[in-house]
This record gives sequence, C-alpha cells and structure tokens, in this order.
Amino acid sequence: MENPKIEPNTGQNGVAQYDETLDALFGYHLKRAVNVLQLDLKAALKPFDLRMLTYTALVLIVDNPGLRQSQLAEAMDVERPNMVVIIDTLETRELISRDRVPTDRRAYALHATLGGRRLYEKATIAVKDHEDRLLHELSPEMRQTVIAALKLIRKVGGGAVT
Amino acid sequence: MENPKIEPNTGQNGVAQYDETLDALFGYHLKRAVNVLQLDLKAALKPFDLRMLTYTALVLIVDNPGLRQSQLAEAMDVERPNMVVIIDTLETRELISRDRVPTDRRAYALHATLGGRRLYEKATIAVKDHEDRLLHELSPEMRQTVIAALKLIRKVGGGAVT
DNA sequence: AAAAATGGTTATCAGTTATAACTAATTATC
DNA sequence: GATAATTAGTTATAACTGATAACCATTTTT
Repeated sequence: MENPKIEPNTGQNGVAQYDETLDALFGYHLKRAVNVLQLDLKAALKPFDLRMLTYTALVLIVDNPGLRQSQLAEAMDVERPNMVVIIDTLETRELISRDRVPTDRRAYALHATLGGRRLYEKATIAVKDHEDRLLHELSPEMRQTVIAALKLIRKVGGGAVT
Repeated sequence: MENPKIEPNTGQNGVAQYDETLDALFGYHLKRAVNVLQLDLKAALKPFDLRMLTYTALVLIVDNPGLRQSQLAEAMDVERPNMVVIIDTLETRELISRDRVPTDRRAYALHATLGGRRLYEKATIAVKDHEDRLLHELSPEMRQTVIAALKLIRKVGGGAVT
C-alpha cells in the first residue's frame, strides 16, 4: 500500500505513466490526445504568427464574408468581449477589415483582405499537413467513426450539431 | 461572394453553424467535443469544490501513495512551479499531506488523507456519472475505436503511450 | 417618445501555462 | 573530502484564455 502503483509501469524517469482510475475515463484520453494535437498545431501555425483562435477567426471570416463580430463570437463559442481583441490583432495586421454596415450602424461587417486570404491559404495547407502527419496511422474508417462519435457527444451535451 | 456562406445553414440566431474548412479538420471536431465534455465535467466537480487539475492530482495521489511532486508534475504534464499551487490547495483542505522523505530531505512524499480518499470516491462516482450521461449514445465498440484512435495520435505526436 | 434590446467596447478578474531565479539538499567529479 | 553540478521544491512573474459587469451608440419594441 505504500509503494506507488506506478512502480511496475514507469517511464524513463520512474514517473507514473499509467493510472487505472484515469485510464478508465474516456475524457482523460480525449484530453491527452487534444493536448498532443494542439501542441503540434501551435507549432504549425507559428510561422504564420497565428494562434488557434486567430486562425479559426480568419478562416470563418474568409469563408463567410460580411460576418458580424457577434456572429463570429457565437460561432466560435467565444464571449463578445474576447472576440474584440482577436479581431483587433487581425485588423492591425491588415488581414481583415471592419466595415460599417449601412443598414445597421452599430455593427461591423468583417471582410478578409487579399493578404488575409493569402495567409488563410498558406496556413490551411500547413494545418492539413499537420493533421496528415499526426493522423496518418488512423484509417479513414477510424477517422469517420471518431468524428461521428464526437458529433454524438456534442449533440448530447452541447445542443445542435450540424 | 458577399453573402456569408452561413446563410443556408444557420442556427437560431442566424449564426454560422457550419464551415467547410473547419469541418474538414479532425482537430476541430475533437476540440469542440472536448469543450462540451469539459464544461459538463466542470459542473460535475463543482459540488466537491474540485477543478479538473485538482481532481486529477487527487486521483494520482490516492492511487500512487508516496508520489513525489515532481513525479506528479511529469505525470500530469504540468510544470513544477504550477504543481506547487495545486498541491497547496489540496493540502490546505487537508485532502493530502506532504511528508518529508527520510532518504531525501529535499523531496515530499504525497499521501491522501482519509478525507482525501473519501472525496476521491465521491468525486469519481460523479465523474463516471457525467461520462455515462454524455457518452450514452456511443456504443461500446465506438468507444473502443475512439480510445484506440486517441492512443495512436498520442503515440505519433507525443511519445510513449502506455 | 420612452423602454428594451442589440452590437461593440473597456475594464477587470480567475484560471492555466510557461520561464527565470532562488534555497536546500543530494550526487558527481576531481 | 572539497567543490561542482544536479535535483526537489519554491517564489515571482508574465502571457493567454475565458468570463462578467458596466458603458455608449444605435436599433427595435411598446
């Protein structure tokens, strides 16, 4: 009872690599895998000076020209105040523009600039490369199953999934 | 080209629910599902005044009595300085104790108290309930496939997976 | 016209994550 | 055996993410 259970299964530094309780949790595995993916994604986006949030925002703006900030915030599940700084950095770098909407002078319509679209293209290629690299061991059927499972989780817990 | 692509597929507030570029990314789906799970897990742990990090630390300490802080930090992929505050909160609540190691007077051996073990039991039941709730639509085979896929990702990107 | 709601902003705060610099103690090196 | 290098834990600090309250300007509702 005194010796850590980890002993029979230790990493290079004698450090715990396995825990029965955590291993039994689905969410634990999900979180660890996401950590791995995010670390690599972060590195993949670094050359473009983009972070996950700024990349996602750029993608949504390129794909949905004229989007309002509040729509973008809702789509990204980010609070409106936090959206402001994300948009600010993209606008400062002249990747997007905030254009006044004539019909509603409170709102801004977001548009990607030419530079924004170019960066989007290059960054998206890098992101796809990153995914190919990390997922190459997963068969297409496996990927499909996983994505289906993830959508089910979202449906149960988070509301509508399209 | 002006109208946001979201128009044909909008949520209750006319907000983007779908984006082709993001939808094509495995990591995007993974992240969204994790967000849903974590939100629910957070709520499940709240009655015990535990957060994900403090719960995980408690679990590892209960399951591996005598663990050192640095081992715990490495197991949790947390920097040592950040581990200190996590351990502090658990110790302040008398869920664990820091015991000096006679053979190495620099180190602390971490042990759960009786109260810590009891909270562990109750919290773990709540966490399992939470998972049952959110994963009930996933068949056992599906769960197995997903976990296998997640382990493959970790193997490719993050080093050893046990 | 007044009240309520919406779009965006500012300020602020809690939580997570990372780094540098430090003390005390151990291990390695000469 | 003394000195140097390493290790365990700590403190302080900073950047990033995430959430809330309060505010202005402008619509929309009543």
